[in-house]
Amino acid sequence: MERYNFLNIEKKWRENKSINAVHNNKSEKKYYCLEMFPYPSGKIHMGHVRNYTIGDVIARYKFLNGYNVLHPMGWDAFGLPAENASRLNKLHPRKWTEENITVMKNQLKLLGLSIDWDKEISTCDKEYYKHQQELFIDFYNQGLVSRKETYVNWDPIEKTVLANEQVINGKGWRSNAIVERKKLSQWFFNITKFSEVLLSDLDNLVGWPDKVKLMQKNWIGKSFGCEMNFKIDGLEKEISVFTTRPDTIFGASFIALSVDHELSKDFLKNNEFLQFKEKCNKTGTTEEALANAEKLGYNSKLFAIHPFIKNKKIPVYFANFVLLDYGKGAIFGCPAHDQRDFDFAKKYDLEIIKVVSNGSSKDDLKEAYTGAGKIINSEFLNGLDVDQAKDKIIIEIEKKNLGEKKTLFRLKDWGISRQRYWGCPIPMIYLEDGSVVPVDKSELPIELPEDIDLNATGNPLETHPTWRKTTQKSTGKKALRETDTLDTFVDSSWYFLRFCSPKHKDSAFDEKKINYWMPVDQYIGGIEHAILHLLYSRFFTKGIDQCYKNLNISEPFKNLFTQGMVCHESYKDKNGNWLYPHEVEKSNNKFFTKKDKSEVIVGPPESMSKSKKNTIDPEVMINEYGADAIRWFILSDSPPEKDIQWTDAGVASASKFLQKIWNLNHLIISRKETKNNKKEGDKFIMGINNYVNKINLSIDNFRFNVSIAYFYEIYKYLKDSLDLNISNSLLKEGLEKVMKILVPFAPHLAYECLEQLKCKTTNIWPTIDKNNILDEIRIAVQINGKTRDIIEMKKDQSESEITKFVMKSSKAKKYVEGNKILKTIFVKNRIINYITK
RNA sequence: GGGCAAGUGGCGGAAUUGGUAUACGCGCUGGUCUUAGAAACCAGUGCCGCAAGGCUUAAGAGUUCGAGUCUCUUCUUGCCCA
Repeated sequence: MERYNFLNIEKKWRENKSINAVHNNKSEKKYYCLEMFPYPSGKIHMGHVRNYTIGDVIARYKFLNGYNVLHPMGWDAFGLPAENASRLNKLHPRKWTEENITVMKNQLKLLGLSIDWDKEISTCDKEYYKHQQELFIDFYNQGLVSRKETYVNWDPIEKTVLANEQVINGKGWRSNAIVERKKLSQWFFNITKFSEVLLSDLDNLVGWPDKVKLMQKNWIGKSFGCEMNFKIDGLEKEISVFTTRPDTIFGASFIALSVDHELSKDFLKNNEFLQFKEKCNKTGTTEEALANAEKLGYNSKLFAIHPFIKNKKIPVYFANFVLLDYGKGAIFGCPAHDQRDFDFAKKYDLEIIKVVSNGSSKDDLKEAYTGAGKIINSEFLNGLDVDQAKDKIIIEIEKKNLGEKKTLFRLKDWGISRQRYWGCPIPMIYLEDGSVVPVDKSELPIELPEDIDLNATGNPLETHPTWRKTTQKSTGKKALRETDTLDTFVDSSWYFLRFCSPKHKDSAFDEKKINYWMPVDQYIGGIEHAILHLLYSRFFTKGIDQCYKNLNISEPFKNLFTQGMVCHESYKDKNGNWLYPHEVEKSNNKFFTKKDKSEVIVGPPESMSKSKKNTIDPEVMINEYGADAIRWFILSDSPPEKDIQWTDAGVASASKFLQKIWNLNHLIISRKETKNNKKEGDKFIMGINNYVNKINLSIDNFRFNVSIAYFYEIYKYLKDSLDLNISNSLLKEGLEKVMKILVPFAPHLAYECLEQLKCKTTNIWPTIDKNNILDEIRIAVQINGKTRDIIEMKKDQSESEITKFVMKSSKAKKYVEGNKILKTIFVKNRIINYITK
């Protein structure tokens, strides 16, 4: 007998298209299985292997069960790394990206994935981004796009805008210059128009993990509060503040304004203020940076009049921790019950008045008290709980016309302008009269120029000699193009729609196809996209639904699965340099370098990353063990939602087991026909059916590690059956069922075995009669809740039959003898429990 | 600081959702085969105990005939938000 030659056999089945394209069932039942498409960074990594293997199991399983399956793949191909690589290698971003796609596509094919490559798309392809520009204009016409001034991270040396990840410890990643905040006019999607529905529709997503829904809910961050106005002493102006804690109004001891607040205009000639403002601009833009920064203020010398306490005036400050885009850019500070206000008050020696009782009689606080309690020191609010006080004070505020109740969302509009070359151009033009309008749709796509120099400073689209210059089609007026490109999150916010009709020319998609395929039945990807990508995709789906009257879509992903990461130990030599796993060897439970045999320091398993060199190259592994073994291992060792640790021993054992299956298949095929004992034969088939049922359940529940464990049991079961009086043709019948359910996990091996078994119905999942499942049951016999014996019985035996058996021939008998049975608890097919005295 | 998960052998993990705790794999131990090693195959493997038996799901309490699973307290770890 030959050893299983995975190289030849995997190649053979890889080239068999009828096996690998799972899309062509002529069925009414559709199933859209989608994994998050990759960024073409160079090579696939183990995270991809895990993601796409999980997806492939589902896609194949549904196909074999008769569904019409859509299982496409594409490339999230715009993005910053292409520009960086291009600067290093003098390779055009397009060229670099296309080369990476070629490499990665071949690697994915090695894995034996049932992907319909005819539907491949790439977001940097003008046939894709043309339609994205159309959608942008559609959104613009629907009022879902706006232009606003916001702050960006500005690198003063590179003279460029930096992405958040390019700011390291407040400095530019290349120039090392201190990053400044600079105001730029930018494009936004008005995602906040959908805040309410994005929040409430989460309740309909029953197929999403609660964890992800909760993260989205917190991100959208709906809160109630109120807006209220403070009069300024001696001025005709008012300050409108927003607060979620109106109940603490009697503890207000100052007003804090953003440096960009309207009132700041009166201070623009004041040098001290300008210096303060500049200082504020040097603290980062993230909420976290603001929270951690030292609280700084500039005293305006103005006083606001407290609306509820007679003759009380409180100072007005400009402060670095108040942002213009949150609420109104103004707050009242209640130091006793907000930590930031507390820090600020301590620094500037402001009053700290307790208005919520923390149970302690002492008046001085070491930190702000933000918990629940009864209201004190607050006139008509005294004695109320926080929530009651909120309701009451808002009524008072509205009665006195000081302000009104407001719902506030934490969610902000989505800034989509990027000052980058390698992205989708925004199809807007600037006319000489200052107006900004969309280009005519007939001019799309607005293509990226190819002749650019990424080593020059500034944005290549802006510095390009001719690209900007254009005319408005309808009027012939001179115009300049927008030089910002779209955030790459836009590209991935609708690709799942394009997959439904990837070659459709006239518009972004064929509406009939969308109505057939959408929503995605199963979406699979990493938890790191739990918030932004998924939220943006939900927004886009709702936006598109609003633009296209014939469409009926509201949520993109019916079921969501987030898989865990692939981890590996990390290794360092004695000098502290990271080492790749293939540079070290194990001996006596210690690790040494292969080079000079010096001892290696082993770090704990962590997510694979290039910087720590704890990566394993999937292609190397596939060449060594075969794709089936890699798939097998990555499914077997941990539940798919948890992190998995890559181990050599694990892959080796996967490979050995597949070899055993091959051997067993060969053994059964080459055996002579034997006589069949009907009783044993029937029982054998029932046992196989039992396992088919278990595999069905474990796949349905995404318990692939459990599926794999069952295959080990099935192997043992088949092997033990060889010694029974079961005819070989019946064994083959059972084996055939096993090979069919093996297909989603190890497709190459399973199809080869099925071919050798001369199976005629390869692509049909075995159906099982629920009445034809093994009916021998093990029942636990308990005395006073302690298990004393386990008895094998036929299914569905009654309490009295079991008791008869127990009292006659069970080990448990002796625990009952001489005692009275007071009560019996009986659960059919599971347990019988005698309560004795 | 707030929110959410999770904690089961030497390790990865299973447990039909309140009903046989430790499936399956790795590792380890012994054996068969072999000149030897590897591979393969067979057997064993939670802890205490010669055994009968007792104990065991981070720790402690509670509900229950029965708790890994439910409730409370504590500890630890991870993730998200700040």
